[in-house]
Order: sequence, then C-alpha cells, then structure tokens
Amino acid sequence: MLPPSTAAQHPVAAKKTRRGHGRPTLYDVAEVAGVTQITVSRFFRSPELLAPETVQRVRQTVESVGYVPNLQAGQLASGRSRVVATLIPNVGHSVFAKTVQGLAEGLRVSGYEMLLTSKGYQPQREERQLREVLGWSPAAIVVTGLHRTAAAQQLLLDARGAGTPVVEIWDYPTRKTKHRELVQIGFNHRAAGQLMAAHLIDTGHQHVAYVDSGVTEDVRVHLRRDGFIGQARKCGVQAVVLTAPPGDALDGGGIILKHLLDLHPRITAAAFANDHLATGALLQARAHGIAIPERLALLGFGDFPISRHLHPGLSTVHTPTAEIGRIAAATVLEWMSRPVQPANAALDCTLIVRGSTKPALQRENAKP
Amino acid sequence: MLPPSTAAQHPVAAKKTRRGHGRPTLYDVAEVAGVTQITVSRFFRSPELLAPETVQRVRQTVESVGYVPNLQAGQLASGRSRVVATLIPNVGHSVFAKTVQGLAEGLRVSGYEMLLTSKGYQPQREERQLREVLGWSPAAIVVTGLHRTAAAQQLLLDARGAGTPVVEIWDYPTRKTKHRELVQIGFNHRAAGQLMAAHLIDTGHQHVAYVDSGVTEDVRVHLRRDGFIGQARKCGVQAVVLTAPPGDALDGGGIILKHLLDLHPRITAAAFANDHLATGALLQARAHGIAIPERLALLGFGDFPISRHLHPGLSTVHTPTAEIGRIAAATVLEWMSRPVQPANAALDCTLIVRGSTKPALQRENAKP
DNA sequence: TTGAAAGCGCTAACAG
DNA sequence: CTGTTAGCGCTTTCAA
Repeated sequence: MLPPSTAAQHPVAAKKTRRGHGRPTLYDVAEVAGVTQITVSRFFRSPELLAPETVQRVRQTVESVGYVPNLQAGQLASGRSRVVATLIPNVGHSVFAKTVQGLAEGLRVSGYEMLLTSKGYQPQREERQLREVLGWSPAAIVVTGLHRTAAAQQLLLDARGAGTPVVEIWDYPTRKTKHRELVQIGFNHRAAGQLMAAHLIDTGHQHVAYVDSGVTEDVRVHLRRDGFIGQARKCGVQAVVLTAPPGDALDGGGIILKHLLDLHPRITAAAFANDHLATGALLQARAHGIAIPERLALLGFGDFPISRHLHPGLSTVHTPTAEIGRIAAATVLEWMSRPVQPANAALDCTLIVRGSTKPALQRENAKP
Repeated sequence: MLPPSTAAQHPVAAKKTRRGHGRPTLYDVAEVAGVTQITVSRFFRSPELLAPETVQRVRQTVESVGYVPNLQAGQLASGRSRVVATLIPNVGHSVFAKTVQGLAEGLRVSGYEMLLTSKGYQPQREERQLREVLGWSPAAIVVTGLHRTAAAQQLLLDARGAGTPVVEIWDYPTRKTKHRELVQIGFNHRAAGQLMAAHLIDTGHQHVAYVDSGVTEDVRVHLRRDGFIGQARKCGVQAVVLTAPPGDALDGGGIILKHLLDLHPRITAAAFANDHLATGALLQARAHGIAIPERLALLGFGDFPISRHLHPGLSTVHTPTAEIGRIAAATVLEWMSRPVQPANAALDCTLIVRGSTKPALQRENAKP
C-alpha cells in the first residue's frame, strides 16, 4: 500500500531529474526487497530458479510498490517482442471480425499481444503502415490480401528473411502469383466464384448476373467475379456484370435490383459480392412484390447472420472466417517455436442453399 | 534499389555476435552517410534543423540501407510513447466498430498508433489486460464502460496520477458514480431507456415489455432497462421484462417474440436491448403474419444499418457511436498537449420513428 | 541460487 | 548546424 511516490529512486542520483516517467523500475523493487535487479527480473520470467523464500519476498514488494514491467525496455534488451502485428483492411468490417477474434484468442493463450492496424484498401497507405509496424519489431506479421505495392511486398520478404514469420490470410493462390512467396491461409476466391456460377447454372438458369461491390478495390472480390464469369462462359451461359453504387450496401443492393430488372429483363438469377448487397436486393424485391426465387434467384456471399432469417432465406457461400483466424494463430505460433516455414492452408467454402435460389417445387419442403 | 542484404553491419563489430535482430540501426546509417547517430535521429524528428544537403544525403542512405526506426528504443529513451491503448469489450462487435474507426482516424492524423485490446466483459480479465497494456507506457488510455474491479479502477487512477490521460467512452453517469473520477465521453444510458419507454407510452401503449440481451454482463444495457422500467412506472404503465436467450441475437429476438405473445397477450409494444434482437422479432412476426405495429409495436436500440430496410422500418434509438470515437480522439489529443483535464462530454441519443411503432393511421403517409 | 558488468537502439541535454 | 556524453529499464553473458 505504499504510495508509488515513495518508490525508491536510484540511490546515487535520487535528486537528479529523472528522465523517464516516475513509475517504479526493477531497480526500485530490488532495492526494497533487498535483492538485485536480475533477481526481480527472474521472478517474472523463471521464478523456479529462485529460492521459494525469495520469490515470496519479491512478490510482496512488487505488489506493494505497484510495479508494472516496462515492455519496451524488456524487448529492447532481449531483442524479441511478444507482439504480433496484424494488418486488416478494415477493423470495423464484420467480415473480418471473426477472423480477428480467432487470431487474438489463439495468440493470447500463448502470451502474445496483437497490434491491430486497419489499413484501408489503399496500397500506398499499407506500405506506410507496414513500415510503422515494423518499427515495433513484431514477433510475427499477419497481413490480409495480395493487393500491395512492390515495396510493401519487399518489406515483408525482408522481414521474413530476418527471421520474422509472415503469414497472409484470407487468400489462397490458384496459379503462380508473384506473391505466393508468403505463407497463405485462406480460400480460393476464384473457385468460390466458380462455385456460385455453377450453382445458378445447375438450378437451371441460362441468363445470370454478377453484382460486384462498388466500395472496394480489394482484388479478392474481383477474383470471385472473374471466377464466376469464367465458369458461366465455360458452360455457355451469358453473364452480365453490374457494379453496385458505393455507400450503404443494403441500399446498393436495392438499387441494383431495379437496374437489373429494368435493363436486363431476361436475367433470372443474380449473384452478389456479399450478403449485404444480396439482402438489400431481397428486401427490395419483397417490398415490390417481386417473387424470389421464381422471378429472380438471389445468391449471396459470406453467410452473414441475417441471411438465414430472411424470407425466403438467402442462399449464400459460407466462408471459413473464424477458422482462418484460428489456423493463422496456430501457424504463427508453430513458426515462432521452430524456424521451419509451415505449409499453406487452403480452406473450403461451402455453398448454403436456402429459399432464394431453390426452384419453387423444392421450396415447399423447406421449413420456415 | 540496393538489395537490403547489402545493408551495412556495424563496421567494427561486423563479425561479433550481435544481440539484437540484424536490422540496420541509426549507427549503421550514420556510418554510411558520414555523420553521427544524432544527425540521423534529427533527420526523422526535426529535419528543418539540418542542412538541406545533409538531409538529402541521409535520406538516400536511409533508403538504400532499408532503415526502419526502432520504436521501442526511441520510446524508452524519450520516456514517451505514441501509442494510445484502447480497451473494448469486443473488437468484433459492430456496435463498437464506428467508434473504433473514429478514434483510430482521429489519432492517426496526429501520428499516434492505437493498441486495440478486446477485453470481453469479464472484469477480472480486464484487470490483467490493463496491466499488460500499462507495460507499453501508453501515451493515453481509452476504456469502455464502468464495469470493472476496484483494482482495475485503481490502476487507471494511478496512471492518470502519473500524467497519462485516461478517458472512458460509451458511458455518462447520471448520478454520482464511484467511477465518475474519470473523464467520460458517451451518453446517458438510463435516459436512453426512459426515452424508449416514453415513446411507446406516447403512442398510446399501456402494456409494454422490455427485452434484455441475454449475452452480456455489460452494466450499461442494464441501465437502459432500469431507465425504461422507471419511466413506465412513473407513467403508471405496466412493464414486464424478458431476457433473450443467449446465442444468435436474431434467433433470440424471434424466440422472445413467441414467448411474448404466448405469455403476455395483453402487451402491445416491446422495446429491445438492441436492433438485432428487434430485427429477429420483426422478421419472425412477418413470417407468422403478426401485424407490426398493429398487434405489436417494436422498438430497437442502436440504429443498425439493416433497421431502416425492414418492412415496416424498425423504430429505434440512434446512438452517437462515430461521434464518441471522434470526440474521444480530440479529447485525448487535447489532454496530451496541455496537462489540463478536459471536460466530460454528454452526447445525445435520438429517437428514430419508423413503421414498427407508428400507429396505423400515420403509417399511410410514410414512404416505403 | 544469486550477482556484476555490459549493452539493446535511441534521445535529452548541453556543448561547440 | 552538428557532435559528445550519459542514460532510459531491462536482459544477457559470465562468475561466484
């Protein structure tokens, strides 16, 4: 219960103006406990090396003085840190929430902190942030997506070269990508796009549309679009591509629905870049008495919570978001424990068929 | 464009086993540029003090060597850091997303990083995290909510005592709270609850319900509930309280709707702890042909994006989420620039009336 | 089981 | 405008 101000100063320089903030240091604790700095240091890192009696004494002192270890100093001295830097396009985006959660939990149990940085989709900004983040000498780096400048990529490769594990999440390359040099945990976006097209075609549609998101420069959504178009073409089915207006995705979905019906009346099925867009379209359709899926089948992407609550339920593609986080954590931890670069992990997307794409006949059997 | 592997080592100690990671240091840059460390240091912090020609030379060396400043060392030496620690109950929760966004942006433009930590609602865990976070000697601390142990509170007060700005967001105390010692930026949750009750009563309801969230131990949602009940009682209106089952909020809302109609048939209006619950109830009602708002009026909280897209639109309370983040950033920055504790900020919640609570008559005029 | 000495990479303070 | 000196608070050898 000693007030912190009572904490001993360096005995020699007690009156000299101390530079650091006034918090008690290892030295202060040691002084009070009647040992040396290193003993207090050991108390935290390997108490089993100390005499039980010493442990006891130090613990009490630490508590009474209110000592909090200075991480910066520790990491500077040891040359290694317990921070895992994570770069995510948008911290606030629900899509990444589960991934971040899984990653954070996985790391925390092993005693690592997560330095989370939202980078936006502008590659240029990413480079700057990456540089800042490297200044923390992170124990590992987790980045999202392929879309980055050559300089940024070089920074990552250098970091890995210097022994820092670098893992890229949310993506998995189909072919040789110039970025495949990094360990990747994610799913194949192109294949996901193909999956979407295949489903619409399988359910009998000959005129389909793909609605791209208007807000993102994220290459991954474009890969899905390309996969969709490619698959449709392969099956001899016509596919038109529309781009949703920027702004609120629910609004965008509704607007695009109108465009679609007006400009492309022959189209009978539409796939969307994400469930928010599809939801907006579905709600708009219901409000205007457009029969889903009879007049128009709707297929989303991402399996957001709302999707199965809509009427009809929104068919969609389930992405392994939480799993990506968990596996990324495991991968990073493994890599840090032994310096062997771990393998990539390709996770599966699964199609979830609900009312919005089922032919009317089958829909009867679906429970509400 | 020199490959970073060319980066100079300490010329003297090139072969000696260096303790730190192998990255180039100020010393390395200085050596190559033909100046001393401090000059390179100044190049980063106050280049205007250097001769233009020196600036040029240092810049080139920095680039060719691939130097990245070591933040830990810098902060240790200077005693101040550029990190603002932020503790949020749940990083993945959409409610906090906008706040975090606003905070992060506000801080970034002033050159601060945000160390974001998700603490969950368990007070015990918060204390541990707080302790870890303090080890980073943050330039400021932003915490969420009142719910914490005495020890955690003491840590915060100590930190403030040591000159670290501490700001609490998302809450604002009505009466004297034992935690009111911290600067607070938020809104009055009790008043928000009262607002909700008042609206339902104003629109003619005599039997109302409040549906609490089943997943959180967050005191703030309980404050809203208490405000609701208190207001109802004051107006002589009966209010029953239900608690949604844990798990998916949309499911929970649907389930609670059934309970409500079965067990409390006289009730004609229900307020929900958040828009997700209310949305679940609304969708469920539509699926079962229950007239909203004629049979049952529904009122949410939080003004989530989906709410205005439902049919009927979900009446709700708009909370100043983004504003909280922005103001918190401004407050923290102000406090760091001059050591005068800034004032609390009480922000307003506003009622947003849509179809789900409007009497049938007025609803005719509303645009779809 | 504990200690002494020597830095980690950087910046504050005071010269020149 | 640039340099010198002395740490920041901790951990790493190596010794006792």
